[in-house]
Amino acid sequence: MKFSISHTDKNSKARAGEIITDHGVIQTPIFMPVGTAGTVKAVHQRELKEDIKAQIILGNTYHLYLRPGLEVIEQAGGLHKFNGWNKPLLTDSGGYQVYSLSTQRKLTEEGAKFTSHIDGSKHFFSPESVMDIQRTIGADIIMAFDECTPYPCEYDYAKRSLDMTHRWLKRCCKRFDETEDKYDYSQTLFPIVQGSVYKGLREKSAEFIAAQNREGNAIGGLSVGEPAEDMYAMTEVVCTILPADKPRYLMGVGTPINLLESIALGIDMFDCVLPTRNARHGLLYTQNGVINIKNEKWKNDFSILDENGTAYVDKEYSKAYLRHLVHSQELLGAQIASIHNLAFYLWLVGEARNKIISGTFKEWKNKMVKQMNCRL
RNA sequence: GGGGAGAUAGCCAAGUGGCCAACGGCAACAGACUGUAAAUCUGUCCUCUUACGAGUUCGAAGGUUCGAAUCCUUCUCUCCCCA
Repeated sequence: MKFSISHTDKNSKARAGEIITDHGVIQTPIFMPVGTAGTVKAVHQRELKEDIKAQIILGNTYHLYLRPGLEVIEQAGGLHKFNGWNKPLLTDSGGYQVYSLSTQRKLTEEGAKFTSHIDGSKHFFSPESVMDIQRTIGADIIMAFDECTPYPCEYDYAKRSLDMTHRWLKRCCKRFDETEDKYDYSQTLFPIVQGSVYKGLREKSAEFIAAQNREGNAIGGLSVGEPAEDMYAMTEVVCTILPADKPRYLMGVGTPINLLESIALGIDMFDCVLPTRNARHGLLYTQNGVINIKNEKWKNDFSILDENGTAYVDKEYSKAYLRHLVHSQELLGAQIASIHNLAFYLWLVGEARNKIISGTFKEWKNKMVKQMNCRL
């Protein structure tokens, strides 16, 4: 993997760059659609490429390990071949499931015991096994196994957790470096900064993570319920410490406004389930704010979905029709809304990139934040 | 013509003397969702009120009772079976 920055913004910490992987180039800042189970829910790969213009998507170690299982993925020749996505892929490590499935897992220094949410079977994840699993899944970028702490989180717990995540990271790096690429392209490992909302812990973690000298770095444990100001504050602190010449990935973020504010702080990569999950629930993101397409006021509104939209669905379908589809729980509703939201997210980061390059990012960002901060 | 069953809020449906403004489901209306256990979850849902609370309901009318959706009488309507 190679990363290069072509432009930096004078009025903020925003940068425009390129990540080069064996599966292609990623222009940053970038948003990565979440494809947990090897699919971005309700969206076809062809639509991801041609209409949404996704450059990289996610998969999830925990979910893919449970189903279909490693044997299937290995036989397929890796996740790219299995799901037909021949562009860059990133897998999350299961660290988020340590948080989201906290009721069915037990953490120890050695690793995490999970009770499968699918069939109740018992499984054990260690930093080493998670590296092996991600080697087999074969994403271009793989993530360290960490503990994503909840919010709120006591300082003492956050500190102990952080220390363990750091020890886990050493084990992840060791195992990763001892093992080889399983397929005919290279993989890279990103470590993850933790530390909850404590500035001191975040600084300490960022320094530790930077010292591992990997090809890119991630910030985790945010957007788990803390106020947005805390999230920005932590992001800002960490970004000043993480090396500027490597991509910074803010995990699990966020709303369109979160993206723009974080880009201004020096973030290059994002992923989030909001555009896809909320699409399925009828929420559409636009340049002028959020639309709840299920609301009665759209019942007889036959205007096109989004006059500023870049996706074909934006011009093809009316608000009234999408309202009908979502109301009726028709699959096409989820599909249209997901395509719209993802296309919007990709447009947003692409436009941010253009503005950084043209030197007008800050003003544009402020205007967009103001504009998007309402409900339609 | 004879026999039987039934009418409960937008729909389905429980309730068969007080704990009933009336279980539950659906629909409707609104909200939540941030490295996806999510096509999920939450709230509202007779009228007025932000709420407290007040008012009017269980086919219609009348009656019994301290008290009725629940008991009695008459009426209206619906469904089923037999001729």
